[in-house]
Amino acid sequence: MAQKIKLSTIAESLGLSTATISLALRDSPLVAADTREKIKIQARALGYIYNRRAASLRTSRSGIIGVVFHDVMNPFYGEILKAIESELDRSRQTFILSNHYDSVEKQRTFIETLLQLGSDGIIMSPAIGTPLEDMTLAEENGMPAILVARSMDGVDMPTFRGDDSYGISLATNHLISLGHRTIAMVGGTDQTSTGRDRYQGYVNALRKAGIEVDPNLRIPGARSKQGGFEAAVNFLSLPQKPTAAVCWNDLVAIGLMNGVSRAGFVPGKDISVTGYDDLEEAAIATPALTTVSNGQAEVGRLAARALLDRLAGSHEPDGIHLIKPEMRIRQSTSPCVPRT
Amino acid sequence: MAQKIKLSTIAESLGLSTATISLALRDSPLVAADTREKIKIQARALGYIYNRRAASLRTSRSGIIGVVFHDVMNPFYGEILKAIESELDRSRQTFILSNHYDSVEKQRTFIETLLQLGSDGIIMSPAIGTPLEDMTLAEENGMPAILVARSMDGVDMPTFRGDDSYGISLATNHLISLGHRTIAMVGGTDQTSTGRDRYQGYVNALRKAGIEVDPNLRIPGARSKQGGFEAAVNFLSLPQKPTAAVCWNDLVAIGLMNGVSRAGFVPGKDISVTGYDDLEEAAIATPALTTVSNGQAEVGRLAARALLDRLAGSHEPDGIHLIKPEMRIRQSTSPCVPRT
DNA sequence: CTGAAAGCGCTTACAG
DNA sequence: CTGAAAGCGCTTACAG
Repeated sequence: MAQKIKLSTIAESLGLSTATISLALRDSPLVAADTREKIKIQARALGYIYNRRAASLRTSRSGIIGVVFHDVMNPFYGEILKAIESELDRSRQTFILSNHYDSVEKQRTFIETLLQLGSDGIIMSPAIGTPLEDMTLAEENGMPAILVARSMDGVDMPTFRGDDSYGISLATNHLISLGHRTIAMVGGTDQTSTGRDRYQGYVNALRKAGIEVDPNLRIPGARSKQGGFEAAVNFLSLPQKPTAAVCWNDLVAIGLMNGVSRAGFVPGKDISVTGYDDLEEAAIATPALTTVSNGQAEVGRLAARALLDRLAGSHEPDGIHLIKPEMRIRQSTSPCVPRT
Repeated sequence: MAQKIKLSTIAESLGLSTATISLALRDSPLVAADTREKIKIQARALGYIYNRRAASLRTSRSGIIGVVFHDVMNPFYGEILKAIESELDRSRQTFILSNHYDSVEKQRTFIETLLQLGSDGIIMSPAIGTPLEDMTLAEENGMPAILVARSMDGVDMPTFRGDDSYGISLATNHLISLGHRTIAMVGGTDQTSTGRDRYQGYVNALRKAGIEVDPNLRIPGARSKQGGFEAAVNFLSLPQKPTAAVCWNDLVAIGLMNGVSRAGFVPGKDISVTGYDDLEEAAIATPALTTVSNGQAEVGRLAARALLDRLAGSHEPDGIHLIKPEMRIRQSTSPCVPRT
């Protein structure tokens, strides 16, 4: 590699000062148009690379946004990330990603790294068990935070997520309208707001329909395809013989469908299954999955937008912004057939 | 937020110099052990946050590694990323991720951003059509590059990927040994080394077995579940009535299985299907997918290791490092049954 | 074992 | 419209 080109290199080669070069490269009207043009040409010719660290040290703006989720390999977060990515791209912000895998330490290490790098803000879906001081660590050090997908009690930072309780009631009501009465709830955990809200929504929908709620019909825990697949055994051996399952998310639903079909049942006919999230693959699962859209693209877009607006000075009101879910009826649900 | 704590704040509060503080916080033996201890306690008490930008401006090491792939939502890249992540984690390096979606411009913008941020290195799976000068842009500016998954002709940077030609021949031979003679190849593109090598491996295996190669049995293009799903129609309408499909990857295979089962065929019985990559979900697909392990974890780990070693000064030899694939036989393949 | 001073490459008042 | 100078917060020779 050749010798490092910096502002002063360009300045000397043109007989100008670094101040002028700096302003010109950032299109400042303070510099005459033709001087600006000449400078830009020279910068390109010399292969100048802007040193963001130096600039950021001076301006205390880094152009970096941190994003921390449970796990991007989960397409639910992947779809949110994609929306964030495209929103940040057009504002020429770079994002730094970390999975926390629900480890509070990994999450804190990441927040500290972001602070060290002078990150301009953070978008996070907090790990299970995150203490309040970790939530405020960012803000207290001048780094605005936005929450997505999960909310936390006692925290009033701006939060964007779906209306879980309402969404799951849509799925439950759909099954009830098909004649199902023994409906299991599969997957999810009470340790997240999402898990609690969805279970509550399911319970409420059953009650409203006058169906007795049997807590043994809840098979909690599963959050992945693998988890749903393994839950099939428990589901099929329930003495109440449920004819339908409301699943915590699409991954669990797809895993469950695979599991019950291994056992010789036909999902969508013998057993009705609903998912949650409407992932891209829900539509091409076999059978195509009846599910609830959860607005991942919307969540990501709005969260990124809110953060960028805040960085630009406008202060969006805090609090939870709920995105309205919608039912997507496909082939994995059908009128109730009693199990034999 | 309180007033910014910096080295000089700590120095003044203890009546020491910033040099001593700086050394102590980095555990230098040049500072007396008890002074070091006292300094660390004070730093924590004051809530000191290390300013990496300032340090990096001085040392020209940033602790940042760039990673650019086609798309992390593809679990193949997701699994590689996960291995890179855990390898970088233990060296306390932060990674910055970007998807290029096979857009050469998006990839170049990202490389330039990394250079501006002073990234220490880059791990990339180059976009289709990447020009040579983009490949060398990083190295010429002092940022070492490592390739994964895809190699590029005429580029002798260190590259880590599976032995595609050998791997696909394992799958093809497996089908041949089950009595299949009319075997289609579904998915992939000639625009990547992976696509070319896998098609070539399939052709070679057929030839070696004395089976005539029919170019019309190739249905190229698909690279996702959606793609495989859509390819099912073409596959089923081939006049040669293939009894088996060698798929370009697991996603295509799973999509294809969904597609053929929508059409009333039973994958794994009527139609044998092989995948490639052995993604986590291959084992829980229905039927469980026969596939070829492609060593994503190994690829990611070795690539990260190689980059870290290079940053530490040792110069790993350039050139392609091939990871040996292995056959994983499951339920999606069975002895040939002629199609009616 | 500790300190004074220079410098990494920018940007930003301030002068002119 | 352009320049001289200070300073962002570190680290690193160099002195003592």
